[in-house]
Amino acid sequence: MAANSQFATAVHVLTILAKNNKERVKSDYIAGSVNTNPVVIRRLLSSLQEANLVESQVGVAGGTFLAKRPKDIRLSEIYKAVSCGEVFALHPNKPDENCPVGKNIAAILCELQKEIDKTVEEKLNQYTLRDLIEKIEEN
Amino acid sequence: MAANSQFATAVHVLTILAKNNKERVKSDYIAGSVNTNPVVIRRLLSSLQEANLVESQVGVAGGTFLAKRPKDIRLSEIYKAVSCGEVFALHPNKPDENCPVGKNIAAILCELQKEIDKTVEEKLNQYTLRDLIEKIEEN
DNA sequence: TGAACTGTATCAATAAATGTTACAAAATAA
DNA sequence: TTATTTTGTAACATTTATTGATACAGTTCA
Repeated sequence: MAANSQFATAVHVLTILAKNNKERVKSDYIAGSVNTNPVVIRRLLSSLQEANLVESQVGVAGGTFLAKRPKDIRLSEIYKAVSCGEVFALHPNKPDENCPVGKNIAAILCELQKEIDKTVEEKLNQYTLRDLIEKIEEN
Repeated sequence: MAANSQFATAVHVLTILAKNNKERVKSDYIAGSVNTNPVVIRRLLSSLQEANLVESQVGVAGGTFLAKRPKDIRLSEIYKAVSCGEVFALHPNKPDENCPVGKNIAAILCELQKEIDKTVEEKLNQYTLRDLIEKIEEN
């Protein structure tokens, strides 16, 4: 499949919204910057709205704007809003129950998976959207 | 696509090899425990062999065994041997160069991506295969 | 009332991963 | 030396996650 790039796209979209302050931005405009279809953007905005990161207005002169200030949006919130949150996947098939290893490995891997995911989340929690915007402006 | 479960499978496979000490284990047997096709296992073993984690012998009475002791195999080595090593993907399409955000976002995201990947690797470096095996035996 | 939006359902296209088949090459044992 | 067993790998099929596209109902506002 295509690799999941929703987190990267979400950061891009939120940065655009931040730059436009409290103005309503149209999905068409955002799609132009991201270079994709407006529906893809609206779908993503839907997830971000559910996480209370953005607000949208329908109708003429509608569009989307940030629901919080960039300094109050942590990257971990963005990550949680759009990802399934798993760094590596578990086996697609159930291991053989008759094998002593197969029988017990799944639980151990699941535990490890959670620990790694938590590590990523903690790291992303150290940055806010404002931190990223400042880096962009340094260029 | 199907989610990449190679790391989880690799850990499973290496645990089986560890349990069988220095005996040669056949891909058919491993495939039984993992519940997949032997060729999938041989393909994975090929990557692990390249990373010097296992050795294989072809022919009658052939099979695979660990190239190092479990306490000398760090989970980070396994991860590097089988993954592309990216927690989240960048945009599939190139952002619009005319947009001030689109123009600069890729570099920032790439930097962030590397930092997150490094965080995961460091965490996985804290554990050895033996640590996992001990956990399994506690059950 | 008409125009310009979002929201969302549905389907098509793409791409990555796994699963399968086939067979050459190697090792061993009889 | 021949038959057997096993790895290694190429080639292709299948599955599934993601993105992209089309269509249209529902809102808002002039």
